[in-house]
Amino acid sequence: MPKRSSKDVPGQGNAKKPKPSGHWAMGLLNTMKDPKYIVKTDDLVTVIKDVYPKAKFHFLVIPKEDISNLKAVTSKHLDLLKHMEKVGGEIAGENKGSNFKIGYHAEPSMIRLHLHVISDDMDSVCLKNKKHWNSFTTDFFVKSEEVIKSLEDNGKVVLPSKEECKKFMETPLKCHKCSVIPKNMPDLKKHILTHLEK
DNA sequence: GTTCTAGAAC
DNA sequence: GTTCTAGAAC
Repeated sequence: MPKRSSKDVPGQGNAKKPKPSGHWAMGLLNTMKDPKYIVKTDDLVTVIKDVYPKAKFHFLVIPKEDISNLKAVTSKHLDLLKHMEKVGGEIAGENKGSNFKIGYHAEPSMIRLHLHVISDDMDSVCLKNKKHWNSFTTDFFVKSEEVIKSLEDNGKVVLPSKEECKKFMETPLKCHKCSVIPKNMPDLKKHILTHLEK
């Protein structure tokens, strides 16, 4: 039996309703139109800077086609996903001196498929809590190449379950570059500075 | 996604 | 008393 949510509206069957355009989950669609954040575009994608970057460099490659998330991705999108990864690799290549990770969040908060292209320093004032950290340093972060492989092998994108995602987010803090276990977020943020190039 | 803040942790 | 985390936001 499905759990009843406080958002359920009696007598309306609780069909999926589109979110109002002012809702925070629609934020990416607005940012895509803001020249201040647009890095580049082509026929298929828009590349923007993340409004709240979680590292020194943090870009998002977003398809112009209205694809809400990975669950809506099918084999017909294979070429698009390959193109997104290629564009992401190009953006990364334009910022030599940093190593990049290119992938998707298993359970994104924002509407519209978006590929993260993020430098691995994780040094940013916007990275504030455990959820931020674990969303990029555990398997909650699914590499683009794995998403593409999954689509090729299975005809759809196989993702971690809701329970697995919850476990990823509850993973104790750990440095992504060494074996250090920080005691809390401020400690972790200080520690990662020791891995920066001098 | 972020902001705010109560109460836990120190 | 201050720092830090984690859950609500109508």
